[in-house]
Amino acid sequence: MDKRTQIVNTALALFYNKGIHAVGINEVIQAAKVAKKTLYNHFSSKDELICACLVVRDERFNRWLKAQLIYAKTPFEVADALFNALSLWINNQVDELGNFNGCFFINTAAEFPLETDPIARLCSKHKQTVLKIIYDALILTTQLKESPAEAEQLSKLLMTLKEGIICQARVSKQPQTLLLDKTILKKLIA
Amino acid sequence: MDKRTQIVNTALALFYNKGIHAVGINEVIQAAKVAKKTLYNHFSSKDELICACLVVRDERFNRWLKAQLIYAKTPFEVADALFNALSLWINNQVDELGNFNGCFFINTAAEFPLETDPIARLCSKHKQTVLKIIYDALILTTQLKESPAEAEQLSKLLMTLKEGIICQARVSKQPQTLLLDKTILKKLIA
DNA sequence: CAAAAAGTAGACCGAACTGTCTACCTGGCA
DNA sequence: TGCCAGGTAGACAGTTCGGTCTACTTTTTG
Repeated sequence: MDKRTQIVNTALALFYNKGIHAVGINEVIQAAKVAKKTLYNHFSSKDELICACLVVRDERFNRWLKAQLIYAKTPFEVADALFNALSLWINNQVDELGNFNGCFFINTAAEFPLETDPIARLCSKHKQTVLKIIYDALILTTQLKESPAEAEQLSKLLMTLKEGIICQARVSKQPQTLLLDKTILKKLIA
Repeated sequence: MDKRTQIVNTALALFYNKGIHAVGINEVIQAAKVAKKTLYNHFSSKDELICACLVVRDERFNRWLKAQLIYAKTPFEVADALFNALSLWINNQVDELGNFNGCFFINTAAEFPLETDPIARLCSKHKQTVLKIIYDALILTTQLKESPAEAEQLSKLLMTLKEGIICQARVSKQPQTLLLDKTILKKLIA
């Protein structure tokens, strides 16, 4: 495997599970079985490595999420697919996303509060992208094809629910069943 | 003012705005205008100071939230009051909560991922307390007085929406108008 | 094959961190 | 008046951090 991706994958797993400030460069190179110089050959600083991790996570998460929503034919199915996907993720049944530890971008943003920081910017950008993915899934349904305003409103709502579910699952770690009752979903959408 | 509360207030403001790992003890004592020995007279370690901050923030936030919900007579009014309160907070119109920077407990939990850590425990406990505050407000309404199951379901939903709103407001910092349309609220509750 | 590029191991530097300690000061109270 | 708990200022120790550098080895490539 390419050394660079080897480093990024290792660092991403460590950062995601332990938090970024809690993981030093030395721990990364030890876990990645790589010399320190190799790391600094590929990344000029820890911050740059963090950004690379964010980019990789962003791509991976988006690909996964799109795949979960692609077969939904109605707004209700979009919502249903979304929350089923979240449930799988939270209960550690999605290999490609690793052991659930909340949203990597929310966690990271909490560690880098300065808005102008490139790291914080990537976190913010990720959220916009996810919102667009949900919006796109909704706008592809026959019901909302001609209702961008409605699709926008609903995508925002789903996004808010998603964030809330993830945050709660993160803080109270017990592997929980789906937080959202389907009767509620039906009220919202049907 | 009592030196201890002076230290905690200063530390809380710094931790909340900049993140905990990003703020050193030296910065705290300088901002609090206090000698290092004084700090370590009152707190045996930084972790203990962090816990004290979490406790104070917990009390302060709960008191504020309860006051916001106390006049609501119907479930809809509870929800409405909750989201109005959040809107005020996010737009920095609530002095006692400081400059909005998301949920201090979510942020802090992100910096201390180990579940067994007393710090993480306090974060988790805070979320349970807030959920109970919302539940209590709902159960006091005439509509839900005799429906604990319904009150529980609705409180969870409101909690999820609240967390989602806060997280989104945190990550994309632009001071935003209320994310939740009242028509949606009515669908959910009426 | 030979040169260049990339990787390894780890010593090392300066900075920053938490936490301790000394030496001195101050203000309230017996 | 004299005592003393609690405050101040800051040097200091010990650790850890990010990042650089040297010396050597491996891999790739013209």
